[in-house]
Amino acid sequence: MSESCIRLKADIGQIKRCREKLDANSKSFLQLGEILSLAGNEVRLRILFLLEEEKELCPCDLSDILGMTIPAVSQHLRKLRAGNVIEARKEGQIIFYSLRKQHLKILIPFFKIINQQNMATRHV
Amino acid sequence: MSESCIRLKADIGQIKRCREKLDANSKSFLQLGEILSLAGNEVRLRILFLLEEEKELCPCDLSDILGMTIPAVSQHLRKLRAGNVIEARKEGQIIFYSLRKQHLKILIPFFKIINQQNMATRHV
DNA sequence: TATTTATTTAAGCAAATGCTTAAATACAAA
DNA sequence: TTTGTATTTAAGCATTTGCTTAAATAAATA
Repeated sequence: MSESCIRLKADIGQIKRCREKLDANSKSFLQLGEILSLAGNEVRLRILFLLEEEKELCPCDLSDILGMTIPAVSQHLRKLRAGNVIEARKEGQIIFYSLRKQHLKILIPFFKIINQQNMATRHV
Repeated sequence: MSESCIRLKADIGQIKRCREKLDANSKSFLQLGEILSLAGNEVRLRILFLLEEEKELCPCDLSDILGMTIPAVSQHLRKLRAGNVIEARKEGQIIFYSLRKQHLKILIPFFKIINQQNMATRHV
């Protein structure tokens, strides 16, 4: 691992402190990393944004809006659901998806950024 | 595309409105999506967190702290740099990486969440 | 009951990701 | 100028990702 650089200058205390910080937060990195990787896909980011704006949408609507296949949308929804970011409500044969409260704290800043950037570019 | 579901119930107005919102924000989705996908990798999330805490670190330190190969670290740093999330400062043969101000607004909430969760789990 | 509609699941595949090892660069010091 | 140190780059490879198409479920309707 650390065979290829020797460093007389390395701050041993700093290294140790950093390792401890990572250890103490390992769970956070796992959880937050998962949500960010879910939101870090443009299609899924669009889906999340749309769910925030419209409260709930079905796979069919999303397929229409995003201009992509229903199975493609469905597979993104499955991932978001597995990550507890969205939830499903069944009404007859239609399934409505919506954002879960649980992780909304992380997502809301993203929506703010998106809307702010839109405001910023609108009056150029 | 939308061949497989017909929907008598579809709200045409809603579909149109959603498409327009996506169009208006297409640049945001691209830019934010890129940063989120960068931060959505556990190793890179750790690197970003460490840079926030320590101001600057070299690949060699990061390799030591993260317990991974220098080339592996270097390739993550390259991605972060290409995304304008971090910048490099050269001091002799050592290269110090640090967070760029430009995208800090997006990252800071992440660091807060990480630190808050640590606080929350500490007194259980 | 048979058929249509909305959705999911599965299999297949090309592209992207993230590591490994080895070679190349850049700077420092002997 | 030669040697050593820090870093990057490149090539190779296994895994993951995200689509496609086709088949399977589930509910509504004829």
